[in-house]
Amino acid sequence: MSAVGKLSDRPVGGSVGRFHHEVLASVLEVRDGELRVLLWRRARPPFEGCWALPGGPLGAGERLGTSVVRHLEAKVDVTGIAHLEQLETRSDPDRDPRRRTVATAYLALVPAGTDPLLPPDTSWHQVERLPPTGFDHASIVTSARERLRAKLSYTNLGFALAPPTFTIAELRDLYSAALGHPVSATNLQRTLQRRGVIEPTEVQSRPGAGGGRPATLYRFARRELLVTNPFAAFRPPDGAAFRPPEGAVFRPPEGAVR
Amino acid sequence: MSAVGKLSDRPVGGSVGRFHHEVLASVLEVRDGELRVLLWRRARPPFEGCWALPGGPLGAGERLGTSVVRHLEAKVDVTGIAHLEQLETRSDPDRDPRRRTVATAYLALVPAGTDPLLPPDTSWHQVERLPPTGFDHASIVTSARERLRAKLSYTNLGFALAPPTFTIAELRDLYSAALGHPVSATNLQRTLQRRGVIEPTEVQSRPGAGGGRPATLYRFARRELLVTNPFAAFRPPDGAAFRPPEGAVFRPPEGAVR
DNA sequence: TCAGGTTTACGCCTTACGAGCGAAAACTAT
DNA sequence: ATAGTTTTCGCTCGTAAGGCGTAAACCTGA
Repeated sequence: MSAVGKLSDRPVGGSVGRFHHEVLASVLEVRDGELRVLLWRRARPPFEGCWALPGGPLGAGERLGTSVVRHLEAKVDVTGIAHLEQLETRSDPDRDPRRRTVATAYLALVPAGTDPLLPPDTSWHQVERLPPTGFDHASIVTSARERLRAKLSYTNLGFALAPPTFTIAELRDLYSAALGHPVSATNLQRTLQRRGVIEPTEVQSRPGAGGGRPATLYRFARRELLVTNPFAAFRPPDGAAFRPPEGAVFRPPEGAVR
Repeated sequence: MSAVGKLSDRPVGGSVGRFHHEVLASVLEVRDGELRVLLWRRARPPFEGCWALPGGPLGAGERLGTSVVRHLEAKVDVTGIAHLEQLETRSDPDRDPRRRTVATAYLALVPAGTDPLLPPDTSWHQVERLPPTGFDHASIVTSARERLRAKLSYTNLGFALAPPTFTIAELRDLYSAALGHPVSATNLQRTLQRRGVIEPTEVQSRPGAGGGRPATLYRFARRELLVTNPFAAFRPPDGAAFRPPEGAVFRPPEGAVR
């Protein structure tokens, strides 16, 4: 057993430090049948010419969530962000060669079909085939992608990737792109509909050129994160749905979302 | 706090700040049939007499995960921690009345039955009935509890709450305490065993006073976090198991765990 | 030694879900 | 009309989840 010492508010090892703190965002969207992330090209060293995640320093009296939204405003129309959640905080002392910087990464999701105006140095890139990136941003994108994929399977998070209404075929393409493997439209529809995640509307889609039966338009029943747990062994007896962890989900501070 | 270094990435809004950064840990353990959290009693203002989470300032050249382990060493035998994962980072400017402090919270799990020596000002408290707490620590404990409950249902995280071997009845009591509601031993056993999360050993438990059929002792097949996803609609065609998000899971830096 | 109490293990049955397939429906274009 | 396309949905099957009751295995005390 290790030594159990006395405690105090004073630091035990290392000086009382103060740290540069920045926020970063992995903005993900399904475009052209691929899951893509918003990156900007660095014009100056370090990592000149490499691509990086949008973000910037935390403001003096600012909260992290507010800071992400503020920094994203320079890159993208933030009202298009349907979901924003804190991912993780990176603290490797060498992650920024200039100076020690702690970074808190966020996952932001934009519905497919949104095509915001971008600054000239900014563009979308496949998450599976990233260009050369700086810092630890590539691994942050990987984190974001994995978080998205995991949550797609046990939450209703698809609402943040989908437009307000959509056909089942469109939804299949969305999930297929986000998950990175083919999915069955039949199973997807039944699973999501049975869980009450999606519901049909009264409207039908118009067939595209070449015809075909017009598809029913669906929508997500709720546009906020809900965990759909089907296992009675872990479910409360009253059958109440699980709620996502409190602080994990970002609540837009100034009504920016939707 | 004079600015150091070159001014490559100029801040858009607010000054280039540096922030006090601390780590906090919600150490959870099932004791006496209740999910409990390790708290220490503050002897000085602010929140004098209130209870607080263990933790402390981030060291100058230190990573967050390493820092948590270091600070916990003052409170508890860290080799008893079976799972440690980053929860979230809190940044409310008013969360510490003394000065602006950013805090990164961790979730730490200790197997039931572990009874480490504690400093005199430190003790375990029911997460459902917290004593008066300082700062935003109560809501951090809530976050930790919700994260644990959610992950118990779709991962094998129970390994971090359970002793090396256990009977099904003991496991039921563990899950029941952690989830906060009764669970069925029959369903729990079948579900976990079919998923390959737990497996029987050759050994039998000895019946307690009063008799009863001796129970088979079980163990967790893997003692690292795995996501068990049963939904084929979201599963890759090859049936590969999901991996947890990369950065979300803490890897012990100095072989402290296990 | 036996009866009664206690706890675990497990088989049986029902229901729900996952999965695949193919036919029918509903449209377009020729 | 006819051919081609796309969506929808019903049918069927296998497996997982869920609930219940009983047998098995142990204890204690008479």
